[in-house]
Amino acid sequence: MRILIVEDEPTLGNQLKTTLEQNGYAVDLSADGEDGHFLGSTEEYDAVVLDLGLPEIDGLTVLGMWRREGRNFPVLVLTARDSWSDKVAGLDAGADDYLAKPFQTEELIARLRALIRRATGNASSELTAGDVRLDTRSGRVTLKGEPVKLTAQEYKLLSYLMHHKGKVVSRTELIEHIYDQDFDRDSNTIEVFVTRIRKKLGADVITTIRGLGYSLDDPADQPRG
Amino acid sequence: MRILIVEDEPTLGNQLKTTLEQNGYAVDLSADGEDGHFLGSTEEYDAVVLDLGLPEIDGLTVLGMWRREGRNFPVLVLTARDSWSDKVAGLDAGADDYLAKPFQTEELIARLRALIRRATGNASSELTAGDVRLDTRSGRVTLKGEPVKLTAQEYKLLSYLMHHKGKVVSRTELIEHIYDQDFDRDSNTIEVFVTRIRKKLGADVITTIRGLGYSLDDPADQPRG
DNA sequence: TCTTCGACGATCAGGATACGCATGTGCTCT
DNA sequence: AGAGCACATGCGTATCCTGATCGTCGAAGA
Repeated sequence: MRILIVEDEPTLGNQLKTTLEQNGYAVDLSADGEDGHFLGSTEEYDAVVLDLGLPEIDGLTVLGMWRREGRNFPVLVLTARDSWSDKVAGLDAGADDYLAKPFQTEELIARLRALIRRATGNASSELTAGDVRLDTRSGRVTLKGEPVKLTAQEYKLLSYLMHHKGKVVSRTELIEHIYDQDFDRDSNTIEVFVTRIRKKLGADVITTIRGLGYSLDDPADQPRG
Repeated sequence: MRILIVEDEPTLGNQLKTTLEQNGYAVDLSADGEDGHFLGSTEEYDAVVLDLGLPEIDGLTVLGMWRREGRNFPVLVLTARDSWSDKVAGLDAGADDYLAKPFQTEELIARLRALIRRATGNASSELTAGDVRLDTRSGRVTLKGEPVKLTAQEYKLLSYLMHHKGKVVSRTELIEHIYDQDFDRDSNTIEVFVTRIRKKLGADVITTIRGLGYSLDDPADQPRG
């Protein structure tokens, strides 16, 4: 985990840097807003500790610039000011947390832990196979980046296959997982939807294994022969 | 957005509930740890306000139980105690933010906004999708710069969709996050409000995915995945 | 190796239906 | 009184299932 500290007061800055490094973080230290902004814009950080009272450029301005550039690493704001209106301004400017000086370094560490946990906790549940990409969180399917419109049943079928990528899935297994309890098993709906999916995503995404079922393979997983 | 308040002091609890409801949140109020834990485990909340000093079960214990159950809604912890060691304990137990009593309700609102903003992956308090712009701070909505008047429910619905831009949101998910606990889930209110919003903002802002739900897409996000 | 035949899978189209949309009505809270 | 809301009803249609037909694979025999 990599942290950027933007703090103009050398004593505090170096103390923070040392403490964070002892806690296993990689730390960059910047002493003014301009330099800090440049670092935050060009390097990859997991979190930023930002002092509001900076020379040259104000901390809130730097924060606003980052957010407008699309940088969305978690930012913890430090300030000597203690009025709640300043806190509100900071939070609304895009800060994720706030800490008033003076503070215990233990609290800073704990807050950083919480911020990073939250930022990385949103692991995107994306399934891919070849050019096909399925996002289970958003319920979206794309082919070579282009969004593809699937109906509910088509989506369910594809989703199950992608969750069991590389495995041969029998038709009864598909029926059991796509439909609820009572469903007439003597019908060819599965084949129908396989056909439709193939039409939308290409014939080669789903492989037929005669007498056994279907299988969805990722070309990337096949050590070609 | 739906909030759970766990606060044993009735005066403060009801005051918070009222204030949050006036700010457009659906709010459930629980007076003790056991009940609060049950609600947080079974219902869908976008954020939780948790008082540490509770009868029956301690707030930190409740928080720990939630996290062990895999519940990861943002939690804002309230406490009368002001020592930093308690803050650290709270944050390490899985809290996302901390507020010491007494506090300004404005600050609570601002912090909740920030928590929800981060939890849904949005860096700015201004949400945009195509020509539609929604400012969570002022509660204003504009279409091509022109202000649009939305009713409370219309705003809640649109706000939730914009917080989850690009994701397919089911009708039950919408109901769970827009209304509080006691609400008859068998009605078509969601469809009605979707219709109303489309009339005011244009038919193409909200896409229907049959059998799955609704989705709000930003044309600017379409090129490439 | 080639041919043939049976079995399984793929495809197509029509009807049934569940789904979502729009409008209307009365209730509730300002 | 008015606005906003929940809820009910009727309508149009996308989606789904069904059944029939067509296509394809593979084993077995010549």
